Amino acid sequence: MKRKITLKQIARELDVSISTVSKALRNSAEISEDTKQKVQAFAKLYNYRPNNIALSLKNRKTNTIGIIIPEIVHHFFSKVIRGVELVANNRGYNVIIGLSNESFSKEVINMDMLANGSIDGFILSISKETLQLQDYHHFNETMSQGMPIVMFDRVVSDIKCDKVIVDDLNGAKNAVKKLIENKCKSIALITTKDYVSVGKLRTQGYLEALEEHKMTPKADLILKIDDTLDYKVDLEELESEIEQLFKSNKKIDGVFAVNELYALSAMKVARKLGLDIPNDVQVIGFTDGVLSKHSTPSLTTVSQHAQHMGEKAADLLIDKLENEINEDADEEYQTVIIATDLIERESTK
Amino acid sequence: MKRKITLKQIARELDVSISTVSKALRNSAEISEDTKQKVQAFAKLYNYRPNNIALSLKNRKTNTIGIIIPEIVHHFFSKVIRGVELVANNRGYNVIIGLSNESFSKEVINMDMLANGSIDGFILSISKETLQLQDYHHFNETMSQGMPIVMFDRVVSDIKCDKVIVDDLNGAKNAVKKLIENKCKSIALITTKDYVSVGKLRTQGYLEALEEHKMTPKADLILKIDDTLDYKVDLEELESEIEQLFKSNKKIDGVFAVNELYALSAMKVARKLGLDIPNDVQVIGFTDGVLSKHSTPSLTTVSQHAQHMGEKAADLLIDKLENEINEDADEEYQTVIIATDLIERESTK
DNA sequence: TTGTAGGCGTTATCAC
DNA sequence: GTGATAACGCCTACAA
Repeated sequence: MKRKITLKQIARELDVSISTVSKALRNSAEISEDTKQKVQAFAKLYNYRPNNIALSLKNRKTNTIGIIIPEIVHHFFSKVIRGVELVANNRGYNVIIGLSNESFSKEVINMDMLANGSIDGFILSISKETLQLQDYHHFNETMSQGMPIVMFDRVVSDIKCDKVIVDDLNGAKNAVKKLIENKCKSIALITTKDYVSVGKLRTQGYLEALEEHKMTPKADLILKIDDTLDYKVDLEELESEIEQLFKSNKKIDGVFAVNELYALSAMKVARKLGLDIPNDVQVIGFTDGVLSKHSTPSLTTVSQHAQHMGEKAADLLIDKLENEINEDADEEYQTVIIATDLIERESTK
Repeated sequence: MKRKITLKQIARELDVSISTVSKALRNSAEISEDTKQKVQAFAKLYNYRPNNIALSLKNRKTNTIGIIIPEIVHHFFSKVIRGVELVANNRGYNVIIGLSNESFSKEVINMDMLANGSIDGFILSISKETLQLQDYHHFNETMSQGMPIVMFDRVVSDIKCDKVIVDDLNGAKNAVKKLIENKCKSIALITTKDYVSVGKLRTQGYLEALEEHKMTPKADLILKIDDTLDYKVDLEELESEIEQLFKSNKKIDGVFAVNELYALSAMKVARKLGLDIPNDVQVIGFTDGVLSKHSTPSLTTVSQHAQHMGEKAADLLIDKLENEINEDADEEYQTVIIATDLIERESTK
């Protein structure tokens, strides 16, 4: 077992100084061709690579991005990671992940762990618990120590940092408009409680779409699911709530659900009640997961371009990292809004 | 913007030496209560945290695990990551990810990047291209530099390292046995080309199950899909191949597919051909993804316990890292086999 | 009880 | 053209 070779070892072997070796390897003009050749050959032979950790210490720059997400077993988040990773690698950065598991304390601990020198900046999406508690001190502290943060998807306006968000409002609005255009008269909304910002915005989109078409929102057409900390939704419970919705409102001919699972459950319940999709009820979901694509009937859905969000977030962060020259010069933060697309499949006409 | 505080700064502020501060913070008996109090209070006030990078350099230990997977937008792999992360964090490690994207060169580059001091060891699953090329030099080189590797799921016997694998053979065997017990007489297999080790083993399980029940495998019941480097399978192509299978073999009453997507496609094609599931054809898939659970009918499948694999892999790796005391003493490697479970749902009787 | 010095691996500056 | 030295932040053996 040969340990990784260092400059010091090369220097000893070739009987030159460490700094000569260092310079030779960086092809410095100061060093004679002869020495350079010798050193470079030797380095190649032993497959020398500078130690990242030493470089990080010296440069006070790790070239590593920390990404904190609530959950990784989730298409949206894993696609975002893929986007981040893609851009990061292209620009010479590594990605280190932390999972908050939707928990406030895990989010804090994880950020703490990484903030102590392991990374140069964060890309993150806020956990549900944090959103509920509205305790954002860890974000502000991190930033006040000069570590930039880019938030995506689940963000809050209180925090001043770069953000990448989905155009939830218009995504939802367009989806509901589509249902209206398709002659739906009684459109149900299946959404989450309001503290999840995206749920709130999608709900708003639903309301605005109705309004624009002079339709009056009816409270009994709106179902708000409480999936608080419990990201593993209880399917039975969910379906029974949806069943209540359908039963207490027999005229429902359209459903807009703020995520894939709610939409699928709605389809399942509808079928169970003898309704045909899309002839009796048309359904649209939100998110670009696998379920939508492979369900029967396949689900019309609002695509969020998750990977693109990740790419954009990574670019924003790295731009900021590499422009630290002008330090706290222009403290201007951007919010990039990613447009959605409606992907039409079999669940709508 | 206040930069992170260091020992040096604390020392200067309190007018003591750096080592005094260091010792005081570690509650050394050498230091007077007085000084300790003073230092600790100051450190707390300024929220001092030792710099990870400096520690890594000093200890030649990063407390970071590198994980290289072919693809992150994939339930199996993201569950594995979740398992790794869980154990790693509990044991004081961070996780850094690299995506090979099923490409040999990206696998090599990513490992290279991380191996230069960024991490203490690897957990990885081999990319398809690497498996095809059978070029494993990068694994061996990494290990010969004293960096341990734990492989999971996609492994090769040529490489000597710890491994965590699914009991693919018996998983498949039990699935096919189930079909046989359920009176299927003509069981089709939808699998991948043989260079993917797991595909090969699952195929073998299928054959052994038939054999044990004195059923003769028929070549025209076996469909081998070529999903080479193209992890985004062409659905149309896939379905048309499966349709051929069904058409050229009208007696098929059972299907065992080596993954979720093949199974779902088989169900879709069967339905299209007017066959009822599970009455005319029973279907079993492999993997514990979301598709199986939410498809209609829901899919009976072989669960691999991906998260558990991740946990096990992390434990193996960290055990090895923390037992480096006896260095290359006992060069014994373990292969942990994770048993599968058959999750019965609606696609079988 | 406190401080000094050396080293982890690298690079930059400056002296020879 | 080459090498010694300092520094990044931390820890620790040893000296005072």
